[in-house]
Amino acid sequence: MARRRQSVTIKHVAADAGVSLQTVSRVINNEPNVRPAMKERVQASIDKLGYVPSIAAQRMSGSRSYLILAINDRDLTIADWRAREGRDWVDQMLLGGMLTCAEHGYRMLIELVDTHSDHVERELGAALAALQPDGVILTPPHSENPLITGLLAERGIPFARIGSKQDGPGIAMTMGDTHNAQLATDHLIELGHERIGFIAGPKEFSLAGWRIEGWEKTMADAGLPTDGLCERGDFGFESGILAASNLLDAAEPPTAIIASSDQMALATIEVARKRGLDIPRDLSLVSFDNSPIVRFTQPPLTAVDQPISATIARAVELLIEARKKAPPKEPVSVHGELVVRGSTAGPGRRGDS
Amino acid sequence: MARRRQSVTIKHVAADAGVSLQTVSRVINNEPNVRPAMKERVQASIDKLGYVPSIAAQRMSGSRSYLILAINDRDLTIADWRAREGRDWVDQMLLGGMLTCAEHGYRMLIELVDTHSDHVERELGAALAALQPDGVILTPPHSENPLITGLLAERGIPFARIGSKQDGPGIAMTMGDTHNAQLATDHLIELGHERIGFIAGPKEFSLAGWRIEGWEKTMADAGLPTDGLCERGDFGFESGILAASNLLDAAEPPTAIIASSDQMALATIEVARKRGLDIPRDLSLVSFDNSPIVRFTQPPLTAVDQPISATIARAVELLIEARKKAPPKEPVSVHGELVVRGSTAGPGRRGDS
DNA sequence: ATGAAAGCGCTAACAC
DNA sequence: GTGTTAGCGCTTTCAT
Repeated sequence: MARRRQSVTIKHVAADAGVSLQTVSRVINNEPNVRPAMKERVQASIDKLGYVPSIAAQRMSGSRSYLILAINDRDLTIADWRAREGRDWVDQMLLGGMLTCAEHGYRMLIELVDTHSDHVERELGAALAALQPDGVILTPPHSENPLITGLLAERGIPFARIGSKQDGPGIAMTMGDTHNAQLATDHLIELGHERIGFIAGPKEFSLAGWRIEGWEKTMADAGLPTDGLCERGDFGFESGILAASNLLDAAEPPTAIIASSDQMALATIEVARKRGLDIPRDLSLVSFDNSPIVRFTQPPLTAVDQPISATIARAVELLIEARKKAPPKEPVSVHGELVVRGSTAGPGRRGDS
Repeated sequence: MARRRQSVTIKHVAADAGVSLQTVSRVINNEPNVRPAMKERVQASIDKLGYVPSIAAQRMSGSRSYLILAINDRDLTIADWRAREGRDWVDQMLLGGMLTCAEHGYRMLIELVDTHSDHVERELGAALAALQPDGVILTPPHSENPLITGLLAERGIPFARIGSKQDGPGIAMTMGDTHNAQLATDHLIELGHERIGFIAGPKEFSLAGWRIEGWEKTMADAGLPTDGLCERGDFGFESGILAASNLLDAAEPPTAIIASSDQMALATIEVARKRGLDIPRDLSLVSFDNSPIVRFTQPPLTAVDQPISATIARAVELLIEARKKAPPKEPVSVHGELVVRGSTAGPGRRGDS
């Protein structure tokens, strides 16, 4: 294998334009102190030769690596991929992240890290040392892992914490969970529901709590009860079966349920079906995530669309900006939307779809 | 922002172990000519200091970049991500690619390239110059684009062509399309079907033709007819409607249909439903891809599982090996499997599920 | 506003 | 077997 060198380097451009390396470098990096005429001449050579800087060399000389690293939980991610149940969290991350990176000449790279292991620091440290990314995006459940955030802070690498409002280093970002839960609750209230149950996520996820808050607040504002109408699940199907059963077994069961994940919504459909409850006639249902499967259920689910793509896109922008200006200290929130489909209707109504 | 340098470099290790840089380098790269005792001592220092080589520096000094670049079609990929219809092609690529890369200390990076544009070469050339990957994975429809394969060959970068059997530079790889189509056809023949229709993909995709071959051969071997039983689609839903309609409008319509994509299978379900044909009683249906949605249809579809993950994993291995030994000249094939679900049964039978 | 020199962390080539 | 030297392509000082 021929030793592969850069085919056209900054030297070639400098020679072609008849200037020093430094001037070419200045043009590439859009730095000041280059006369327009000069800049144009250099740019012409760059275009002519098809020159593209080597990010390895740029990184070596102490500047940027043009790499943004997104850290996902290894086990959860691999489980999703293997299960092939249509969870497109990673795809949405790529959609927002890759395209935004590309706009700025960056690339996004995904790294799987095992949160539970005791060598998180070694794993992450190795990735940081090897790649030297200019920014890191942490997704739950990594976002609030102090071993991880501490390491990043210590190394001075800008990072975003998706799904975290905590104080501390890094940019806290949320997908508007409280707001999104309000949207769902409002929708049901407007349809005439008064007893609205909520299937929450596990305590380990901060965002699970924020969603409860949104629901509770909206219910309280409307003068509606929430007592005994909230059950916890773990986002998975089985836990949804239990939670939905508990809610529907109550003396005064809800006429509508908001589930904090698509899997728990699927479970609720199953529980309703077993009890002969028609959705949406006897029970309205709203789910969170809006992953692909919700359109293939009977009926298709009204769902909160978590703005994964938009949030990651924003994270990338903030991380790239972090080189120049201080990142926001307050949590950054990107709101989701409610997508209305056939699983919600007024109490006792058939639904329109 | 503090200028970020490598925290612990090869120098620190060399100093700690009391040896030269070169010896450390030899240990890192598992090269010969290092006495076991020496190697152990150096390794101890590496572990102690938590040293991890910088891939930028490794790349700079003319060795590997430890990067594998997977090239996907920009428009198709973004369309899939935005549509959120559960196509998990990219996820399966990541599953096979990232994990295999990780095993060898490599990373996989996805790059979206626009095939149709006239600046493919510039786009790809820029990515190659910037990242200098050690290997490239081409997916359809890039795999047989001579502009792309030519550029890669010219630069001497090892690459794999997924979904291509053509001669020429690079490693040709298939996902066993012919074999997979035979599996599907055999399954239907065993159930007792004699008129088996085939909805093929577009001519631009070589693999569409291979699938037809598999079906035709199996039918011929069984002494069954294929005349008038093959329609072309473009893998999309609308084309599937047309193709399925044509097949079912025939004087002697098939009792079973094999669709070359999940979307075309979905379309076939729709056409059957409109004509009051029950699946699988009146019509058996097999689809290709086995993407997540096929489990959510009524009934769930018997489908050919295209071994995306395994194929990409194999590609990564071959590319990494390419540094040392010559890659295979013959096409490499990874076979898929048939996943039997509720959409296939004997002619006139209800099916067991 | 431009150029020259030094060095980033690592490995190939050669010396010993 | 091990150490030394040079240099990869680029950006950072620092001069001019």
